[in-house]
Amino acid sequence: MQREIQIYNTLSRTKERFEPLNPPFVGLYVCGPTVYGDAHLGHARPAITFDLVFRYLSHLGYKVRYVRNITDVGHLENDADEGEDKIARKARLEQLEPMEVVQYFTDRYHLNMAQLNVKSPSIEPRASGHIIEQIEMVREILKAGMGYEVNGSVYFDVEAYNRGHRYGKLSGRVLDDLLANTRALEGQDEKRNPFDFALWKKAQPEHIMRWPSPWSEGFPGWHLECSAMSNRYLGDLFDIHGGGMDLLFPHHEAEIAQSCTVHGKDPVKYWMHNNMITIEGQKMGKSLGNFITLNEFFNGAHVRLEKAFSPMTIRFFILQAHYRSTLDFSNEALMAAEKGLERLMAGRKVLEQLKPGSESTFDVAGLQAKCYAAMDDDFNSPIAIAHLFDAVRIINSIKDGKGSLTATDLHGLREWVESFVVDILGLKEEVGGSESSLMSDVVGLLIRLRAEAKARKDFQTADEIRDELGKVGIVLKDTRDGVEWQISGKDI
RNA sequence: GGUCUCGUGGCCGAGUGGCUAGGCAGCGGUCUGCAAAACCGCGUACAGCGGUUCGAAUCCGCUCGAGACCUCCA
Repeated sequence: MQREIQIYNTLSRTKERFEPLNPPFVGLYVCGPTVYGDAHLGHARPAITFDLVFRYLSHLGYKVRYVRNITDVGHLENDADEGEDKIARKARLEQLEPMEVVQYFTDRYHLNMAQLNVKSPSIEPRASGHIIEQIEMVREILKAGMGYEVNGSVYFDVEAYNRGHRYGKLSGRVLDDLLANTRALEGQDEKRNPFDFALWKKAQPEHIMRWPSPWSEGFPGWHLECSAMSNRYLGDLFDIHGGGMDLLFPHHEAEIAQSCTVHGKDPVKYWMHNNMITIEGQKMGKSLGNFITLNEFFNGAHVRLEKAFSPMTIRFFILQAHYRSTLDFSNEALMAAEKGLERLMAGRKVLEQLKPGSESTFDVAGLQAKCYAAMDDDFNSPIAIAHLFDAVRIINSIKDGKGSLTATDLHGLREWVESFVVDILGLKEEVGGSESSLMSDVVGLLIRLRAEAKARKDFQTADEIRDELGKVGIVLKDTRDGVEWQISGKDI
């Protein structure tokens, strides 16, 4: 916890030294998914990015309260049926109660996150469970003169707010520019200005998700839930707020305006934004229809996929790029990640078996220090991974007898590699499990048969055993120390 | 149109004034009955043009190209 961490703060557009408000406690809020469809690769990015932040800060000894919401109050579609939101629409199409849709996709989201080895947040609040808090905020905003009611709906008065604050400070926007450039959309005649946003919307007759309020039967504006829930669980001012770059404006800008109005101060010290995942250079997104769901990656059932990719491959692929860079999807890139991950995990296993030597021919401590330094520098996982690959090379060299480590260094190396691979990067073995001992016995038998064949120079049989095993995904390797085997396919 | 970001070797992807990124693929070698794995070695990459500098992929300007946000979006 004595380390100096640098975090890139969107608010200042620079890296800043991380100083928690109340060490050792850290408050972390991240915008979660709207549960009206299966999570796609884009959803995996913030989940894994902030899982890494959560894990690293925890590893260093911080007591992190990580809040990631579930948006289960659908916001309005901009074009489709007036007064209908995404969740309600899905519910109508499938003849379900909206909360059935929410439950179904929430469960599937949780399953995907578990597959990706993303830790559960400390608190996972739902927007629908915090309607009272949101109504209370609307009341406060009206009282402060920053909102106005029209026909049962309440809007935030951006112009009024901007007189005492700077609306646009996070996204770098200037209100006059917004005024000149915002497109005029249909059905927004209730607003005084096009950039005003809804705090409370009166429900149309056909709108099934609705709650009573002082203004109308309706539902809260989308931006309000994060303000209400982050405040409830993390207070008026907390350390880190995360989310995708596409939420920067207007969502996070609106959050600041709402919280500032009600609590009199900026709600967040460090704003972190992960970049987008692209496909052929274009953002992967629902509205563009070019997304691939996580389930499709895991089973290979999508025309753009040449094969299935395991959850750990996806996780590793994302961690191999810095979170503030765009990351371009391609089969080739995924396959490279798969092979790289295999190499890293294999190295970790070899490490378990290494024997200490009388002297150290590698600088383990130095490498470890560089690895930590990489993470301290705005969570630079790709650099940390590069150093881990250096460690893998050292490990394999020692196994080949081309160097050695003292017992102390070997112990240090094991501790470091385990912490990084397992605790911080959150990578885990994907094969094996309960059948593994049975599998060992069977493969062991075949290995013995093959050894006998080789002993009588029957290489045809020996090769046949190895090739046939290879076909079902079991790879045999004749090493100096005997035969090793592993399951190569991730498609099983 | 406004605001902003990016353009790195066959692919992905770090870095950022002088010092090896890394992974995958490829080539050569060691080892091996063969193969695989592993290890060793190899590629004179920083969109283009100009400028600043002793020195730039890294700073500045221009040009070209790509993308994000401005509307729901991770």
